Amino acid sequence: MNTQMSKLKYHHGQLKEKLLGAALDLLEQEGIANLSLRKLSKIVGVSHNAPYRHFSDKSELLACLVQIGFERLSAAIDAAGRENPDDVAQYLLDAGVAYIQIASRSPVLFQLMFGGLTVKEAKFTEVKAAANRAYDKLFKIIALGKTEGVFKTYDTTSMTLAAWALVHGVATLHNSGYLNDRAPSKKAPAEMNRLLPSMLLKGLLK
Amino acid sequence: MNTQMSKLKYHHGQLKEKLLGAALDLLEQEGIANLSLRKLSKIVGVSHNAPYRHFSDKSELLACLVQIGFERLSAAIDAAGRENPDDVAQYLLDAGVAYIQIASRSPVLFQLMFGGLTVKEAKFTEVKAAANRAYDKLFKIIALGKTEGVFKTYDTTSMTLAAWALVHGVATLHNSGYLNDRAPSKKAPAEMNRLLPSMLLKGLLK
DNA sequence: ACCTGAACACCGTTCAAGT
DNA sequence: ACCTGAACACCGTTCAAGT
Repeated sequence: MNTQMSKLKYHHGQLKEKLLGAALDLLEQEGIANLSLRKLSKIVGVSHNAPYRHFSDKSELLACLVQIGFERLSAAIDAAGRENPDDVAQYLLDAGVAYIQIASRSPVLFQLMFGGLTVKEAKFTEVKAAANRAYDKLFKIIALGKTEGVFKTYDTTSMTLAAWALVHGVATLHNSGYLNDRAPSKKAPAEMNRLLPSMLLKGLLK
Repeated sequence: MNTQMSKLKYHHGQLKEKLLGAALDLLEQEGIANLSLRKLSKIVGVSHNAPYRHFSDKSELLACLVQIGFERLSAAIDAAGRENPDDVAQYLLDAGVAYIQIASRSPVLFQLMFGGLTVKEAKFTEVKAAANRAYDKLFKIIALGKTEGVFKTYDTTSMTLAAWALVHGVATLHNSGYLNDRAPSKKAPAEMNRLLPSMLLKGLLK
């Protein structure tokens, strides 16, 4: 009659993006165990089989989510760099707090990112590259602090891994509820997010 | 005829323990996504429905596994205490290394322990108590180091959480492969397990 | 008490068939 | 090219029925 779309739309062209968006939502709402391709298909309004046109596998869709997660992480660390551009120690702390915040904003995605997802070969290199880009941002902050003479002269990789491990641990304990249970009542969890990394920082500073 | 067991054994009485043991094995072999009650039942040799006599739910079986994991963690920290009984700083490092080793011995179980498993109310308090017992062991080491005048006088809970977070992070990065990829080639991963915690330790020592 | 088979609603995945 | 329904082997869970 008028401009209404045909009832049978065989090509809507945005299926992949729509599926990933719906997956990011459903993941946080229902947990990783209850994320199914069939539910996603229903939400997006296609048959339960349509996703296989864009993902070889459920695990490939999950790998795409993980990649998105690492890209968000990189962006968050970049944003943190603008807060205290002249103080490299504060810069490292800001990046750590940003890491923890990203993790608690999407806890299930964060879990998926480090959950031993056995990604297939093709996607694996892509996902690992995204993870490496986030790692490199931390690495560069440490390297900067060393050339400025603010940080100790330990092996940069080891220092970066220690910093990563600490904020990762804080994020995980935060998300699994063990930190909130334990945090001294007067200190808000947000305060712990900066205090705990600062304890490691003391060991890294000259 | 002779002493052979009856073909229909309705009461074999060890079903719960057998299921948990088989679950611990299957979990590491096939990953968390492929652990099913039906497979466990087949392995143990009962009908797919028998587990419901001992577990209200699949999630209750998983909660039992998590509890076992925390008990192993406590035992490992205890064992670490016997290595350097007179040096509290080494004691803390030994406990940290033990934590990382336990995690890498049963990576999937470790993941399950911190994987946001939504445990039902009844089991929840039991699981949390087991987690608290492991936490308390770390707490006591920190407290000891403070009374001995070896550690700084920060809030003990915060120091304990920082130590927990760091070793937890190292364990997770280890298990997800990000640490092994990054570790300086000359340093064995086992060396990183002690080096990284020692960097935090520097920030905690007086 | 403990175990069983049948049944239900849900999965992931494949495939021949439609436009 | 893109989408569909039917079909398969697997799940968790429930329930009436067996000893």
